[in-house]
Amino acid sequence: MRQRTTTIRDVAERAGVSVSTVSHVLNGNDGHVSSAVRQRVLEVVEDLKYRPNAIARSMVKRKTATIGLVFNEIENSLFVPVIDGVNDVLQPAGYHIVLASAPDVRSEIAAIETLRSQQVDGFIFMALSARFATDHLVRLKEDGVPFVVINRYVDDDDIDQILLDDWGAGYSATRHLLDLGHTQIGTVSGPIYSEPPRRSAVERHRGWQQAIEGHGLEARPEWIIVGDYTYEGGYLAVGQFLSRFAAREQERPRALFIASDIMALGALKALHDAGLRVPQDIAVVGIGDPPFAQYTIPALTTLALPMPEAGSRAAHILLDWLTNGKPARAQRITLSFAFTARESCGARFPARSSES
Amino acid sequence: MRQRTTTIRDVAERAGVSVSTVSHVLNGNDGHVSSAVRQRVLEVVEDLKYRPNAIARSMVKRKTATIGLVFNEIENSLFVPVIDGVNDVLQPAGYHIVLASAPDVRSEIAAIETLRSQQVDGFIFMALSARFATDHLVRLKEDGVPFVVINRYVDDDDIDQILLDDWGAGYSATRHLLDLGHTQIGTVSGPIYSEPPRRSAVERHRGWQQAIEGHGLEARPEWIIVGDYTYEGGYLAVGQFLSRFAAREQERPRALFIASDIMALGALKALHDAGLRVPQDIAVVGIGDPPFAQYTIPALTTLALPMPEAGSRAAHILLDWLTNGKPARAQRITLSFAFTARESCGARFPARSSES
DNA sequence: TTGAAAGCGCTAACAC
DNA sequence: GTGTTAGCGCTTTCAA
Repeated sequence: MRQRTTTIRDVAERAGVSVSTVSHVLNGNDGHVSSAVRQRVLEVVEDLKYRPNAIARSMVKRKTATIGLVFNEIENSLFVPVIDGVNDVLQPAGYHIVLASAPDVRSEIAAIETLRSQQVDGFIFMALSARFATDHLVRLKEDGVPFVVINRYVDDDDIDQILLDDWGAGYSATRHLLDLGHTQIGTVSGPIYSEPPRRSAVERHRGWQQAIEGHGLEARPEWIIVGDYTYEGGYLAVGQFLSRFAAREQERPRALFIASDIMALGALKALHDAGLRVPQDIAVVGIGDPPFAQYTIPALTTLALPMPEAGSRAAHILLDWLTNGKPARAQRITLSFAFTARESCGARFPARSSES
Repeated sequence: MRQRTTTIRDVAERAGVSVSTVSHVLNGNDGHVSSAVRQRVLEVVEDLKYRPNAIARSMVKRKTATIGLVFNEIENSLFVPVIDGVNDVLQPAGYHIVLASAPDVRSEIAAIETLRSQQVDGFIFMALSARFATDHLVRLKEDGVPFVVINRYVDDDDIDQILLDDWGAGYSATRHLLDLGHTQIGTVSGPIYSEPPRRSAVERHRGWQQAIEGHGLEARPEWIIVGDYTYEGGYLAVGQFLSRFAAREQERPRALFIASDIMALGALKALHDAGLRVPQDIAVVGIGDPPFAQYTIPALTTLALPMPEAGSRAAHILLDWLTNGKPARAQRITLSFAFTARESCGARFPARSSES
């Protein structure tokens, strides 16, 4: 990168052939190259440590073999498994990943601009916090740019989308509690009233509500604390529940659906600090299943976010598009969350009453 | 990216000027461009939605304004704060980041090759698990390629290195326990015997040992369990301690220096399952300070890894190199860990004996 | 089977 | 001030 780089011309001269011949052997078009020449060229390439300039190649092929990965919360380590999944399929196919973090729509648009000028072959957009503003993505589609979107819910079914079944996760989590015999099921939701709204939060919350109502119970407003997906939010929510029901402990929720495991960890801590036993005094179920979920006290019953799969599915769709052209119709794939029972919900509630 | 792209030539024609004039206004060399023409050009650029081809520009400028970020454990979310730190300084400077994960030396070499052929302007290598094999990095330096290394300990002081004071972290953690009055301090180390060795593990362990010996005590082998930096490793280590000292509980460590908070969380769980109270029965101090450390039960006393700073320091050095040329001498910066006392070590040990 | 030459889209002398 | 032009390093017809 420093001193004068050796070019295909140098190789050609040294090997006593033309540049086009070198190009042919390097690109495997050696159908029409005698193996003697081929041999010679390869030797020289080795000798000179020749490294083809991919930029120059991209210039003429008008492809860069790189895709842009745009996400809006680099602090959220949830995106790590996504990258991982994307990487697993794109790397073997010879693609590179350029990362761009774009915390808001403005910077997302800017990121798209620069990545396009960088000639990336396609995009994957992934939202941890889904927003509804996506006009620029529709325009991007209209420009014919290949891309797929993870967790973004764009209102255009000509755009490939990997979606997460947040509603189902909230519903299943709550059903589990219901099936265990619980009837007083509170919830610490995500930021359901934020602007722009967080779809995951709204959907998980609806899941809770509908499971309860579908069971013939009432989803009481006093059973709801609105959280913010942070550890602290989870911690504080418990405090709010406690003071809200301080005067009538009997009516306090005996089970909690907490919309994220981050908050659930905070809640577990608060419950412990308050001297409440989980699951005996209060059961807890979360969503997310980060690596630590198995080692909380008690271990969290939860539903795992399908992030690696989201990444690899998106990458597959994009790769297909890039290699075989745009498919006739876009896909809209909804991934569901895998339930794992651990300790935080305990067994049947009220505890063993029916068995004893 | 799809249809025939509009080029600088199109803009020039439409504006009735030459390409070089367009180039000048686009690159801010408008010292010698009349503002009337400038205006006109800008309008046309707008009209045509002209997007300069950065590849073509890179081609002639022989710079790409992108740097390669190579790390070897994409699963380890520790690298997130590093990216964040790097991003914070490189993004504003107009640089892009290309990610490459390289789990072993072979793939690291391959990644370097492709990134070089992609003409990245420089590299940052970051190791979560430091290895000692780095010959290829020395060669890279000899090729004049700008790069800086995080947590890699390359034996060449002409290479810029951001290092972490693992020894100091182990030492400080143990000192804290000692200062609290503990004399039976066990440790769950990282993989100190792995091949290749994990420097962080070895150093943190030495820190433990030297703190103890420096205090006039003996670093007894039976106080050591070798872990592996996993949650499960931490969980299992506690079981091993318990059975090792089953017959003589008095001699069992009353405090534990655990070389990573991941393991510490596992250990806390195991301790809880075994009915041992932390910190009353056994104190725990870890290293890492991930976001959850504040919400473990009990909250972890630990030392924070300086990852964001490592990232931004590395980026600054690289940026300086890229803009002002290689500095006369390389830097070797050692970052220390910030101590945070929380609940897992409790107060003076033996508990309040001297005060009562 | 091999080579010559025309670009890919842009920048930067250099000329006018 | 503005335009002409020679490449940057490579691929790819097309001819030989």
